[in-house]
Amino acid sequence: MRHDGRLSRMLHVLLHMEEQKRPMTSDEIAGMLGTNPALVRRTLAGLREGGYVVSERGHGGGWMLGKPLSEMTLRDVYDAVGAPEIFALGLADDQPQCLVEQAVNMALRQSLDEAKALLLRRFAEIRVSDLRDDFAARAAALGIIPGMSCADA
Amino acid sequence: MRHDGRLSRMLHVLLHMEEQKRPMTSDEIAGMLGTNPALVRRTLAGLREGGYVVSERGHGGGWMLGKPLSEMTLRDVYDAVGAPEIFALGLADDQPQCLVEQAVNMALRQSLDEAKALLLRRFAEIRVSDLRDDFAARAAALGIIPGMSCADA
DNA sequence: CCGTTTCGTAACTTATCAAGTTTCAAATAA
DNA sequence: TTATTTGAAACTTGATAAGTTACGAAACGG
Repeated sequence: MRHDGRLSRMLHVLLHMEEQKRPMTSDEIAGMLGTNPALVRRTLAGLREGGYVVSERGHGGGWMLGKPLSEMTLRDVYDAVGAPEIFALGLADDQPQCLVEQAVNMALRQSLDEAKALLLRRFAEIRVSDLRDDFAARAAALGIIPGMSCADA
Repeated sequence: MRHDGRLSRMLHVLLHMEEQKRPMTSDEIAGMLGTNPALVRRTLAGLREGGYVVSERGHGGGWMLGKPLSEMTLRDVYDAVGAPEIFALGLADDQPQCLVEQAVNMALRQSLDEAKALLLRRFAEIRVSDLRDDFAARAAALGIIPGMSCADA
């Protein structure tokens, strides 16, 4: 099955965005993610609606944080990118009136719902700034000076 | 993302299989699932390897349980259908050497792993026969006589 | 033996949707 | 006005479970 990498990618972008004082263009970000600017704009649009980033058009424009990383949880970002389907496992719906299928789906749904609740609870506990802190700690342990660049733009 | 309905479907099949004394043909099962026999054979092949079902060729052949439903857990069936990918959420791997991406993925992976562990633990706790029992209880509550047919073949 | 049933399996097509792409209009600043 | 940059629509691509087609092999009945 195909994977949905929007949450992962947007977190990556947010962390890099924090270091930059100036706005980052969709082009720069696309280069960072190995993709193209239209996709970046499409995905960041969701974050803009939540106020997590702001965008400006024209010369000198681009994307900047709309609030501190300490005020966003992974859950917030997950919701902002459209709360994508979490599971690749699905329930059959071939025979909706079949009591057997209903029993199977009910049991599976219960387990899946528990797992989903746990996951979203964890996401809600983690601030995006925690990732930055973890990163900084690991970088320090490796003896790496700050400036956490990618194969940056 | 596409859903993987193999676990759900095979549980459905196993429960129906228990009621039948005679072998069920791939054709019958396909009719029950609203699909075709080749797909049924392909998917049941995994269950056969685990000994959960047995197949016989030729006239009067088909598929039958290889062991009682009380000796199979949802986890067993999940593994038997190939332990499909559980999550639709994926981790980016565009910049594997980027410490930021690593920090993001590490955090996401930890939460996903916890959720996966919980799910598989639940699956391991539920016997396939429990589903049949739940079903029977619900059917009784609804005043339905046994014989838990689908839009059966 | 022969014909029918049924599984075994390989090879191919389809459906789905995030990802990727192309393109142009609109807005902003120099 | 010209270059830059987002906004957004419309389209193609890629991955893969599902679905399909086809045929060989095995088992049984007559």
